[in-house]
Amino acid sequence: MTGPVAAPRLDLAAYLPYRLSILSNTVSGAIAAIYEARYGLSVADWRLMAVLGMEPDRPLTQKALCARTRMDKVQVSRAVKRLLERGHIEREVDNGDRRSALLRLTGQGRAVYDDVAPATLEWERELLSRLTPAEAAILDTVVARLQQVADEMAAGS
Amino acid sequence: MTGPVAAPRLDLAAYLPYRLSILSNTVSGAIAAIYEARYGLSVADWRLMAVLGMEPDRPLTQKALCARTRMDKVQVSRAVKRLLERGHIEREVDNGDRRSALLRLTGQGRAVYDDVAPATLEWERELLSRLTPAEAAILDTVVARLQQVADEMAAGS
DNA sequence: TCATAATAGTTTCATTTGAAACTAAATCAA
DNA sequence: TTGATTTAGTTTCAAATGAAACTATTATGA
Repeated sequence: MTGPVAAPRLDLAAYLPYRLSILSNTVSGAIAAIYEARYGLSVADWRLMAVLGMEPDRPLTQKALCARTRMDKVQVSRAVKRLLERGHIEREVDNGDRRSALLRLTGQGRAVYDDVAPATLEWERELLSRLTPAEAAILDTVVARLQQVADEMAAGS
Repeated sequence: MTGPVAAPRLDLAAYLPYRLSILSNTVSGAIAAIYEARYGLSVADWRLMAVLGMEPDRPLTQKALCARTRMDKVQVSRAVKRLLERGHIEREVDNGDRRSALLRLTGQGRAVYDDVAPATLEWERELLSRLTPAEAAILDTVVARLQQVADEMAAGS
């Protein structure tokens, strides 16, 4: 009983990859405004701080930061440099491997983190509060599955 | 019967804005690979072509392209320059307003469009095929609602 | 052990980007 | 009219970015 399907046309406004891109930019931009305005942090800067702030007792190397943020080593190197200059993080040479150093938030960095992190979480909470719990749950599942599939497809499967 | 809610902690891997950003980058990157490899087009280039290809009989000004792609006028100006150089689009001064010109795909540009557009649509179709119809439908609704809310929140409501 | 390769992170250099200044045409107001 | 303002699009210049080369250290292997 299914009739002929309309030939698909490319309509940007309806095209999921485009819509995701716009949505992600809108959301990231709004949140970035919080920490840019308050502390002059870039997205890269804040990502490192977010990861370092998560487990205060586990200092991380730049390599570990690359893995957790999906940033490349040049971006990480530059963000680390900025954060060191501003006193938000500190570095201690890793005695096991003297090429790397372990990075952690300073007291000052933690104060920034403790100010910004709740604000970003509140933004997310507010955003999600406009969905029904069922929608939010499905969104969570679907984003996870899309990421998995997109990774496979990007890898060329 | 609901107990105390765990204090929210910022965990990037679970944080929706971050996940959206990674997902969007993965998807956009994979699709961009199609037209970059085949025709050396950037994301900005392709976005303009996608819009111009949609309604072949309605040539558009750069201003209209800005509105439809959410790109700013400098990005558009540069992409237009590249596309003109490569012969993918052509320009005709608008007699009604001689500051602007109307842009449309050339025959060659249309050939590129007709090659790339189906490939990008197929990518989207393949991605969505991994979701149940119900999930896909909710995704559609939820992305639309999130965009609306994010726009409001970004505007500062 | 000594030479080779691999790894962590940095620097360099060319390209891209963005904000602000600019040009040219159109609109408004007196 | 004509002078001031707005708008469409471009250019300029400084800052951000990315790829490749580089430094320093560690691992491998003959």
